[in-house]
Amino acid sequence: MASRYIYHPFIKGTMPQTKPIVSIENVVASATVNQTVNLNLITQIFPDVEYHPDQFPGLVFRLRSPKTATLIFSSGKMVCTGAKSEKMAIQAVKNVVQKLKKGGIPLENEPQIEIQNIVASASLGGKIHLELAARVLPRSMYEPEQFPGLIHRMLDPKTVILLFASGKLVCTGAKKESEVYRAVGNLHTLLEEKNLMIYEG
Amino acid sequence: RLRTWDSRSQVHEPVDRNFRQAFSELDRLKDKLAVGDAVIEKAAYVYRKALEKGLVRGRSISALVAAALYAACRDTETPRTLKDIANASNIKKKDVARCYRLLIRELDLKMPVVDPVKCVARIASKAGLSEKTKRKALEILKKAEEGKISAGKDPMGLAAAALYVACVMNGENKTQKDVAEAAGVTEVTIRNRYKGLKTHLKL
DNA sequence: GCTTTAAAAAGTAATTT
DNA sequence: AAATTACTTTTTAAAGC
Repeated sequence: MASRYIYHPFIKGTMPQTKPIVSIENVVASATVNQTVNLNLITQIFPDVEYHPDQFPGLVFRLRSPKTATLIFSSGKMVCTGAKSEKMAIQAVKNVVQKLKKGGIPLENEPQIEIQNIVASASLGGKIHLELAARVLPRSMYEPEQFPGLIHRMLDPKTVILLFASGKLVCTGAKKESEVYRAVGNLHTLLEEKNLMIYEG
Repeated sequence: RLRTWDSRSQVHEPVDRNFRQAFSELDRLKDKLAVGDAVIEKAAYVYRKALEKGLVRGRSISALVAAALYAACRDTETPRTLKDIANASNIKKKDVARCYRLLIRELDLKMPVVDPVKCVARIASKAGLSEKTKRKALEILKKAEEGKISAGKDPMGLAAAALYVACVMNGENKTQKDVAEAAGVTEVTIRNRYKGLKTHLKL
């Protein structure tokens, strides 16, 4: 759990019954160095990379810090996964490009980086009545035979939230950390409004 | 009964050709799964809506028909599992499930959650359990549902565990494996659900 | 559609001890 | 029967089949 954030919804003096605890778990970023790259040359210089072109066209370049896996394509485009924050994802891509340069890979441009997806986990302070939630929440699906969580598609911010009976959840699809907090706050408010939360302890 | 749809399909549009294939597939599944006409009609209705929405484009007609049939079973509370539909249609359970979720999402369908109570009858008949045991399992299940232990759990696993507990109470010589096989779950799942029933319901 | 990468949630499952 | 490992769901980009 890299970046931990405690949500404070009591802006107008209304104390909520619980404060969601949110953790950013994974950030996916795409990048490009705007030039082609010789993947076979990278394989020679960095023996630990994974490259199986018959299986997947991307080369896997792993960093120990920040602990990430970056897919590098011959087009010069990349995908970085595993970072715990937007900042770490951006730093990871810069570190990869720097290592390639120091290893002798001729790269002239700085990478252009875009955050594509953020996955976060959170805990609302109480249990959830999933069966009832499945009936009253719009754009939600609850199929316990297929998956134990309720799948809710939020329109604003456009995210998908997997909600569990324990009150824990997974939020995915956000492109900014702020959207994660807004999504979790929205759902928490909605669940309380519709009396779908069960506060015991 | 499918003849009315067939005659409608006489007009040679690409859509009708798709319909004919879907309907013949449905007719074939009807016998294999022994479901009633009402279920087939609902499945056909769902499939037509999917076709109108263009959900079949680039997808297997058979997989979508299977998913529509599963949706119809769920909607009519007809006890057929995803595995039943997958076996009858020769389509991977994972693919039927994926198409089913697509139908729910895109057609805004609201399905009732599978009731473990309805699973009891199927498991009991397959395992050859007595009426007394079945009734006891139902009692156990009702207490479990009241105790909110069911959320997120596989209804089949819950029903199987309740039946196993009922067997022990009634002295019926059935092993966890017997009940597990009849329910299509593993013994480990029955054991895990049993733990929950034991602690939360003080059985 | 699929392939690969990361990550969490909770359940089910297949192996191993 | 406990432990481990592994798979189910969701998201997202990349290039190619």
